[in-house]
Amino acid sequence: MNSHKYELQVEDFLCFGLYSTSNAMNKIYIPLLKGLNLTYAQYLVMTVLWQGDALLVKEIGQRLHLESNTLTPLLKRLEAAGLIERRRSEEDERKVLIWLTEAGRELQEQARCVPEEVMKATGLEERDIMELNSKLQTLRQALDRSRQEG
Amino acid sequence: MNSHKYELQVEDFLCFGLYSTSNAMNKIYIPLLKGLNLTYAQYLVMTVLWQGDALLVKEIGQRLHLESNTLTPLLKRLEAAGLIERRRSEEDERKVLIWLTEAGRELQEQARCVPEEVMKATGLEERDIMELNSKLQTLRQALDRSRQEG
DNA sequence: AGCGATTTAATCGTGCACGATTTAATGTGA
DNA sequence: TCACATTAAATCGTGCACGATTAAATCGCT
Repeated sequence: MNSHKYELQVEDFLCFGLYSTSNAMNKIYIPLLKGLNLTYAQYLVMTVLWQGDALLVKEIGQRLHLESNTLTPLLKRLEAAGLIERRRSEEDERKVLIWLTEAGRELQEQARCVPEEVMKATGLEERDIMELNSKLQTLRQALDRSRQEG
Repeated sequence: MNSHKYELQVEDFLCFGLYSTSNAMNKIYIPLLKGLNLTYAQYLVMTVLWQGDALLVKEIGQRLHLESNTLTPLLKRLEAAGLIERRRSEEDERKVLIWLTEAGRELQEQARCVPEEVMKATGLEERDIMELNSKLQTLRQALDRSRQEG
């Protein structure tokens, strides 16, 4: 056993607040998305595509801050589920375009109630959510910048 | 392509702010912990143990909001690395007590500079970090409560 | 034209997180 | 006492995230 003195407690780490709250949020989504047969990451990808499809893997990655090592297998699962199509660009064979299928488009209706359920679970009002989200985005940008420099 | 109208953008989701910022934070830790041969989750477990060891798997889980399905394999890796010992309690054979080894204790010194490096990367001052962390803890509690009820 | 640099996606291996289940030890009530 | 519930940890299968690397197409420059 240590004498605690001035040791930092894990609960005081901002990283831990982020980590544990992000995990908790994920757990909120799991039952909400179960009926749609989507994981949380898949739901984020679908949300991006519902805003506008015919996107490159790289473009989805830029929106979600993910790369092909994460996205390629995830997109293959969405394709296997019949929600998207992956098609090589004909002008540039390096590029893979992601299109929604009709089923993928229809899923948007079923998913419409999800954000409200999540908002209820947070116990926060919209303006508090926006404020917190804004702080998180700023923090993420700082972390990305620091990583780019260092 | 959709006409966007009033569609929610993924960037407006609080869950996405949490998710992407938590991922970004993890990426800050990876190079900092590389020299210690620790992953981020392992570092959290070690931090808990540095505050006081001889903990049950369940007790570590309560601190980190994780369960044995995540912790057991992680603890086995820490044991294989020589940083901890796992010992069955003699009074109650269901329980497994986690002890730091001498190497595990010594690692704390090498890890001492990590929090400051992370703080620099956030670009935030201590009081802003504490304020944000406090909001996140409150949110996590709300999410946990909602999950317990629902 | 041709060759090295760049870009895009895919692949590989590791280690979480999670829900669900199992195993084994202990507790509890008729 | 002895069945049944509860508890603690482990196990199992799935799907991310990540760094690192590879493969193939295209670009750019001479």
